[in-house]
Amino acid sequence: MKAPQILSGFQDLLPGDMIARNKVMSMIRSVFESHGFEPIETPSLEYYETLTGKEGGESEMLMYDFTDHGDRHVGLIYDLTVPISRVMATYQDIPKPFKRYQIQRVYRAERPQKGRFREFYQCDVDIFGTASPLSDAEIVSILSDSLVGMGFKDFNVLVNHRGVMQGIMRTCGVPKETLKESIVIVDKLDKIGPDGVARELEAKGVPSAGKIVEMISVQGDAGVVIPTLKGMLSGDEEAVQALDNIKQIIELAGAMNAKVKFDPSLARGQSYYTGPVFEARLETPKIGSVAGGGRYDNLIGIFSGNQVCATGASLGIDRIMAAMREIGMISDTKTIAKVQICHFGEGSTPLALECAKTIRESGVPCDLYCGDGDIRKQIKYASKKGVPYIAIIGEDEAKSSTVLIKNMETGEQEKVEFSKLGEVASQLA
RNA sequence: GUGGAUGUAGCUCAGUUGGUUAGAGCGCCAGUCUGUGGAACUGGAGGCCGGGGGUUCAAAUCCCCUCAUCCACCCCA
Repeated sequence: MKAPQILSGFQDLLPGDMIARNKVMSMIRSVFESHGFEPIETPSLEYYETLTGKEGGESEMLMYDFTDHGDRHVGLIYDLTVPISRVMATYQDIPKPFKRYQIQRVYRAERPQKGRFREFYQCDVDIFGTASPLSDAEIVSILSDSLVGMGFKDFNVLVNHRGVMQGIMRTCGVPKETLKESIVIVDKLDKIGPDGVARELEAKGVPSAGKIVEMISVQGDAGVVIPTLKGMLSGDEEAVQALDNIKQIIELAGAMNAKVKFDPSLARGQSYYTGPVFEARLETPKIGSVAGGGRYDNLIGIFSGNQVCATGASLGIDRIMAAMREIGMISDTKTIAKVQICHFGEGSTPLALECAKTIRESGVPCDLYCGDGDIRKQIKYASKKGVPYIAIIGEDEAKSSTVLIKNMETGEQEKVEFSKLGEVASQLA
């Protein structure tokens, strides 16, 4: 019998994977909720027309779509932004600003590659219904807090503004036709360096590539960098306003203790961003971008016709987990159980059941061995699963109302009176 | 969508210039050890050598096609 193969780009999450993932997700959740964001969930399947929205084009390429048994043309969600737009159009009485987070699987029919799947979790956090810089600052702050909450220390939340990027392009005389590609190139600054950017820009025939590189390479404290750029872009009203906006966001986020930094080279690919854009980058380990977002004031309204301002970000759970694994922030625990009860011999079952109950009541996850195997087999099983402690209950223990607690790592074992089991068990958690 | 690579056991891979019944390690199952795991030993299951076509007396091996997977680009989480 040949084992059926798994679809490319999809993955099995075995206990070890799920335990780590659940841990990361619950940390993220608790940060989000501590900031007052509400959880929501929406269907994985939507009408195809809903998902293509009014823009169509690009989204069709990466979407899984098919006809269901009722002959409806449906598609799997490929992000959480389109569904939330539908929700905002449907439930217009939701009090605004509306702060919600949503962690769900989404699907993209793209070619998979390292760290990128066709089915993956997306974790979105957004604020709807306000254009206040405070809302942008709150998103920046929550990205920062989330990473801190997960235990990262060396990272930055980078902030830029589309107005700044466009101002730079305008000032340098980049024509409209090459604007989009130029921005994509500029965004690669940290990957290919200033020379690389200049080279690629020149290859595209972009004028004054050197000047662009000079402007986007400005680094340092926002208090210095922003005035510098303001000087360079003084002729561009929109860019100057954008810089003021960034200044406010950075100050507000900074006041909330966010690790925030202005980076004029940050672009973010999504064309729907209308204002500030964000990106969280890990420096240690050097994984790069683990979250991205920005303000998108024109997207949410596509289903209702009313403009609904929005700002938010999306965390890449898989990349975050990869990073945590790399620097040993996640232990590779393969089991939830802290104790496994091994029982055998005459009259041991009733005591085993009592023990399981007691240990569970003391709040410790306890696995009662439920196969038939001798003591050796049961211990082997515990060992293989990586359960840290076992409780041995045989004939002798049953007679004397005791339990043998064994530490699987050290091999030490201790005889415990059943009456004291609860107390001892709670130490094992 | 573009470019590159690879398909042999559940997994990682050997398999010589084409030559009999295709191998190893790990894993899996069973057994030895009869109240103590990670070990050892013994035995066992498991492969149309990705699929199709061609060359040849003879193909896992050479040629063509196809499918699948992986990596990079594009784009993004």
